[in-house]
Amino acid sequence: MAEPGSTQPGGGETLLYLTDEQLRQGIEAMFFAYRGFTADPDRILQDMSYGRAHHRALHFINGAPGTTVNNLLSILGVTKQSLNRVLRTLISDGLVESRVGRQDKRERHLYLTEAGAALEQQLSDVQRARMRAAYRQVGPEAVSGFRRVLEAMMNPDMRRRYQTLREKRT
Amino acid sequence: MAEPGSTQPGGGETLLYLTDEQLRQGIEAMFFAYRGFTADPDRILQDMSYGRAHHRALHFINGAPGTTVNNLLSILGVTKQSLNRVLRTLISDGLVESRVGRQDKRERHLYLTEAGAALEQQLSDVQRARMRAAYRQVGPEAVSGFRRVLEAMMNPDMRRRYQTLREKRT
DNA sequence: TTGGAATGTCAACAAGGCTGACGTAAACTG
DNA sequence: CAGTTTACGTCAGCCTTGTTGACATTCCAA
Repeated sequence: MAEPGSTQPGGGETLLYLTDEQLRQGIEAMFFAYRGFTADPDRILQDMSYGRAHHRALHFINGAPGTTVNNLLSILGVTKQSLNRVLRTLISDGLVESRVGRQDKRERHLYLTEAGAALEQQLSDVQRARMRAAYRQVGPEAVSGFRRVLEAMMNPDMRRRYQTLREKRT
Repeated sequence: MAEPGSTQPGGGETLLYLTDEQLRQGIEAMFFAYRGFTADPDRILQDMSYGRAHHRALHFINGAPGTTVNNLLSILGVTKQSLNRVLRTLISDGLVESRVGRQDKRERHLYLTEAGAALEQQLSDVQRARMRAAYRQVGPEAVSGFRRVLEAMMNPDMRRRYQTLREKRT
């Protein structure tokens, strides 16, 4: 009952890494690693009645200052109502500033305030620290493979967004 | 204001992969990739009023038949109330069977029924299909790097659990 | 000027986390 | 044997973060 394309042990000589068992291990690794990945920021956020959703908003506003709500919406992949709830608290808490667009006044451009940038930095620091430790431990070759697998695993539209974000910053 | 240990561009000759920008890209890649990673099973689960929590329970019961509630609890890292809600629906829907322990009658050992195994297979199939496509696209070297970074990113206790699960199956 | 796009807001709801409290049965321990 | 601990289940209530649907406003563009 294995799905089409599945590879059983002994199926191919150089394809042992495509075994169902290997894939299963990869799935579990993603599950456990993502928990580690979010653990440190989550701990900080908990102390200030914010959640992961706030972190994500801060992260992407920081990376693309002046982004519009709609743009952020499509990056985060949530509904505007869901995002709006998060933005509302961030704005009223003085972490995010929302400026009416100059050309198109319907749009709101989002910026981090000093306080917002400070929190983003704090969250980013602990998350990067874990990432850096992992990267350093395994070396550049492994990191390159890591990045390539992740990219191949994204939905095509998300991969395009991801690549666009990267290019804008370099 | 960079945290201790951060690496700026030009800081070290062979350490360019530890740049804050590189780490930031890794963080975003994890975010986007995890969305892709869960997208296919989520779509199936939606049609049957189940969620990701049910998938996780099915996955780990399938991988370790006869596991106890406590063991599952510590793997999933949730509270017993949270897990119990999920298990209750899976049991009453006839996807999971709970048997009282033979040695220790306080324990409940969990097994997938035929129906449960069928659903697990269906969910696993689509998730592995994406994984396999990604793996095949990048090759075994990259996959090895991927796995090593993920493992290095886990919390130590989760890494131990992950390795134990692997060993039990091989 | 009218249609549609971008935004915001209200209401209601669900999944899936959490804490705290309580009960029961079984096992362990002094 | 008595008392404590362990494993599990459950009730109640709360939070975050996601969802839909409906509706108002503003304003660009045809």
